[in-house]
Amino acid sequence: MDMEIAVIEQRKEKIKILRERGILAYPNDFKITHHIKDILTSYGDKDAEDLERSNEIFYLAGRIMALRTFGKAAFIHFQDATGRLQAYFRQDVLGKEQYKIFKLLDIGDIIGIEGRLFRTKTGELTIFVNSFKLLTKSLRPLPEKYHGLRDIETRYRKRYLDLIVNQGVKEVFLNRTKAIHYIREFFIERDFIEVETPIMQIIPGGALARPFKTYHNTLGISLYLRVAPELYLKRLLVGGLERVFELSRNFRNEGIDADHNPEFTMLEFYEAYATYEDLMKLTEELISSLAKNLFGRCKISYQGREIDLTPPYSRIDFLDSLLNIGNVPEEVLRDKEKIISYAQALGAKLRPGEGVGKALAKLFEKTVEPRLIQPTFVIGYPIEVSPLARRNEKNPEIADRFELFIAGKEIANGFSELNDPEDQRQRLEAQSMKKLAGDEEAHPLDEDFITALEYGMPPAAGEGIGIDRLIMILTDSPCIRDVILFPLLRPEKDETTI
RNA sequence: GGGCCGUUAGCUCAACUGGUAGAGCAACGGACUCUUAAUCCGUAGGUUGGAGGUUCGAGUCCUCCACGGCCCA
Repeated sequence: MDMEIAVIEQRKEKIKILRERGILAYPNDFKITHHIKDILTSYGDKDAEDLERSNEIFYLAGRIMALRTFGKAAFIHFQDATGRLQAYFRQDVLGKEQYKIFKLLDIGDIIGIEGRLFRTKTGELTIFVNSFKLLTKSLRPLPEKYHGLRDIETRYRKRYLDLIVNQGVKEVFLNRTKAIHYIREFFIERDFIEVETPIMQIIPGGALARPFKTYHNTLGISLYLRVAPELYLKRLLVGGLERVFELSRNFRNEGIDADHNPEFTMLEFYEAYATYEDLMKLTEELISSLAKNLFGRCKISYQGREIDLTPPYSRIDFLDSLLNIGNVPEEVLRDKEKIISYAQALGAKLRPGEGVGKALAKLFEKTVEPRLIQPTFVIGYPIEVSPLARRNEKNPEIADRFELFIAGKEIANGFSELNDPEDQRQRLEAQSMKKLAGDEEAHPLDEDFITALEYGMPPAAGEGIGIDRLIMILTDSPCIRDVILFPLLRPEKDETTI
């Protein structure tokens, strides 16, 4: 700590010296003509003579990342949002006074540079500095140049340092941005309209999950952060918007692990007159074209395993998967009592009100899910765990629903929508009973939603895709916190200074 | 919630069974006009996450706490 304070003091002293020479530490009057990436793409393959001849002047700006000074000359590496470039400073070019000022610069400072390009003896494209300007003085020492910032906790807490210092982190988030942009385009092209529905909700529906609770002072009412936008998007189907999507944050009051952050990004979309079968096709198209758009191919590597996102994805029945992938004995699956005791024997805890459907879902999570490495649609989910999905016409015990798994993770959940208001009421009433029995994740009964259905919602199918998990797979990230810029962490000390 | 592991200089890491806390980078001073983990000489930098305890003596052993990681639930 003393060391850091000493550095800060030294640098403040440098600012003082600069001020005495009439130089500001934080000016904002430098305009750039190029980014480093422009330079690298336009001049990366030009040889020394070409560069000599062109003699073009460039104005660049960036943060000093490495500093190698000699008596009367110096090399630095500096980086901007787009890349990293070497710059060459010479006393005989800058003059003694300017060179003295250069010597007051530190790693971490942001500077503007004016100069022309050349190649060094070793062939590295370098900007020969004619003049420079300090743009921002950095007071704190950056993490080490070679090993970077390794400490996982610090990387999450001080993501700005992680972004400055660790190559690859920026790339993950740029890919995240590109993916989200692509997804928007994908749906807009298919005549879906993007909508925004309430994040603060009176009745938190649309998923089986515990919500965060908050309070509106003026209205004097409790509100919940949404666990899903589903019920509002379906109201829009009732309203005649036939294709809608929403891409934004959901909040679930549950534990944190490699695949869960309390706030996460979800894509939900609804299409009138489509079925869950249509959406499986659409999902294959979305994910495979997304991979192609980002990487130019459908085969990707995730944590050392090759994953092929080329359609079609395999489809497996829920119960078959328990039998054949999860190795659950057939006689267990035939007997409701045995299903429950078998699930409990495997360590699944069933809460009050949770029945066979939930036991099956937990069995699936334990025995099947981690084994679904290649993209796989699981279909034929029990009705009990699908209170908003359309009942299968041949088998009323199962829903017309699928979930998509990749790399052992649940990525998407879609179904033909239940639009029979009476069936919906009965199912939500059954959920309410569970809630009364103590199941905190049971779905609440939203009367206005039922009312909307009573006006008539067109037959439709809808789906949710977990964007963070999809990005994890696409960027080969082992943990959801690696694809969320500021993941939730417990405060270090008492950070609450409200 | 349970188990295991981690927390040492700004950063990355050392310190055998308890015996004076070290190195590299970064910093500071000096030399150096094509370096790139620049090099060379020198200097400074620590309440070993926090609080107790055992001991002549604790970074190291014990207890509790905080934060994080992994696994399980």
